Amino acid sequence: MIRTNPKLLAYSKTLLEKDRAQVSVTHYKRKEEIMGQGHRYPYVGIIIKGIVKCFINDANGKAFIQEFMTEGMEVGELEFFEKGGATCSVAAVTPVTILEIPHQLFKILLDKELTFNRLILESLADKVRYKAPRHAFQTSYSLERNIEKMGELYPDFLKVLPKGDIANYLGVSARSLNRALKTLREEHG
Amino acid sequence: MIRTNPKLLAYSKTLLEKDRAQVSVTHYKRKEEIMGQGHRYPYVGIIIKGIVKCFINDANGKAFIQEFMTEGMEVGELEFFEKGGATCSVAAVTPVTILEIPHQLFKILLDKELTFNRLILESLADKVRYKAPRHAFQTSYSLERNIEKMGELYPDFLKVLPKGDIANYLGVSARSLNRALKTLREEHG
DNA sequence: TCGAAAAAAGGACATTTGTCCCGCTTGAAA
DNA sequence: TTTCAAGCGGGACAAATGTCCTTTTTTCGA
Repeated sequence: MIRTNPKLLAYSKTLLEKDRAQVSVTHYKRKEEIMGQGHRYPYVGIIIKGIVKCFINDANGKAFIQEFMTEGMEVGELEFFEKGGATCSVAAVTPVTILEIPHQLFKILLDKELTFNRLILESLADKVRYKAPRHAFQTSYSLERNIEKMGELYPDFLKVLPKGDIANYLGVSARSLNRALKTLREEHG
Repeated sequence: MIRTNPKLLAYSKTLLEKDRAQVSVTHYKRKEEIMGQGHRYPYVGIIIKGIVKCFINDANGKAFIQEFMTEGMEVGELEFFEKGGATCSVAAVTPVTILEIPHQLFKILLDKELTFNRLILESLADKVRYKAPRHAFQTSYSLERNIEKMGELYPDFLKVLPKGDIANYLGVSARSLNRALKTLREEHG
C-alpha cells in the first residue's frame, strides 16, 4: 500500500552521477507541500527517500488520498504529458528527498533512451494496474477487513502514518476508523 | 464517464490500412466477454466501435466497474508490460469491434514509431489521471450528486447502460441506486 | 518548562446503505 | 404463443457510517 519502484530508483541514481549538472535534488520537511493541485512545475520528480501522500482536495475541504509513495515513484509526470495543472497535491509524510528532472531533459531521455522510455511506460502501467484492485477492494469489503489488509501489506502503518491520513486513504471519517480499530482490538489482541 | 481516445482511434485507422496483414478485427455481441480476469492474450486491443465495461470480480462474486470505454481506448495493454494475467475483465455492453495488435507488432511500433510511443504514453497517463478524481468524487459526495454528475457527462446513461452496471460503477447496491433515483425524480422532473 | 494547538478516542444520535424480500414487466427461446 | 429467466422497483428492517461534541493525550514552539 506504500508504492515503490526499485528499477526507476536505480536508474535515478545513475542519472544523479551521469547528468548531475542537469538535475537537482530538493529536501522537504514532514507535512511540507511538494506539489499543489492546479499548480504547474517545470520538472518531473522522483522520490529518492521518504514517504509522500498523493491526494485530491474536494469541495468540502476534505482530502482523498490516492496513494502513498516512496522510493523510485514519480510525481508530476502526468503534467508532462498534458499541459494543465497537477490533478493531485503531493505532500511529505516523513522527511522527503526528491530528484527533479527538468521537462526538457525528461523529453530527451524519453525520446533517445529506450531503457528510460520503457521504465516510464512500465511505471505508468503500474499505476493504472494498481488502482483497479485498490478501489474495488475498498468498496467490496468491510472497513475492518480493509484495515487488516493494510496491516498485511505494511505492518507498521499505524505507527508511521497519522490516523487522519489513514482515514482519508480508506475514504471514511476518522470516527469510523476509530470504531473499526476498536472492534479489531476487541476481537484479537 | 464513458472514456474515449480520438487520437489513438485515428492512428488505429491508419494501422488498419498500412499494416492490414498484421492486425485483426473481431466483433463481439452484447454481454460477450472480451477479456477474462487472470487470462492472457497475445495482443493489445483497441476499441473501434461500441461500449465495453472494464471490471473486477471480488470474492463475493460482485463486480466493480472501473470504467466504461469506447472508441480509441486500449484494452489488455497492461499485460504487455507485465507478464501475468489481466487484472480486469472486459465485456461488451453494446455490440463491439476490436482491433487486435499482436504483442510482437506492438513492441515494434513502440520502439520504432515515436508517434505511436507517445500516443501510448499519453493514453496511460490519461488513465492514471482520470482515476484520481473519479474515485475521490465518489467517496466525497452523496449518491444523488454522483448520479447527477453522470447525467451531466453522459445524458443517455440511463437508457444505454443497464441499472446493474450503473450500480456497480458507483460501487453501491442496486437497491441504493433505485432509492437515489426515486429521490431525484421526486425533487425535480 | 509551560501552554496552546493538534491529534486521538469515543458517546449519542441521525442518516445512509445493505440485505432480504416480493411482485411486476419484458424479452428471448422453446 | 407460452414460459421462464433476467431486470426492475420498492417495502421493512438491520447494519454501517457520518456528524457533532467532549475529553484526553501528544507535540512543539515560545
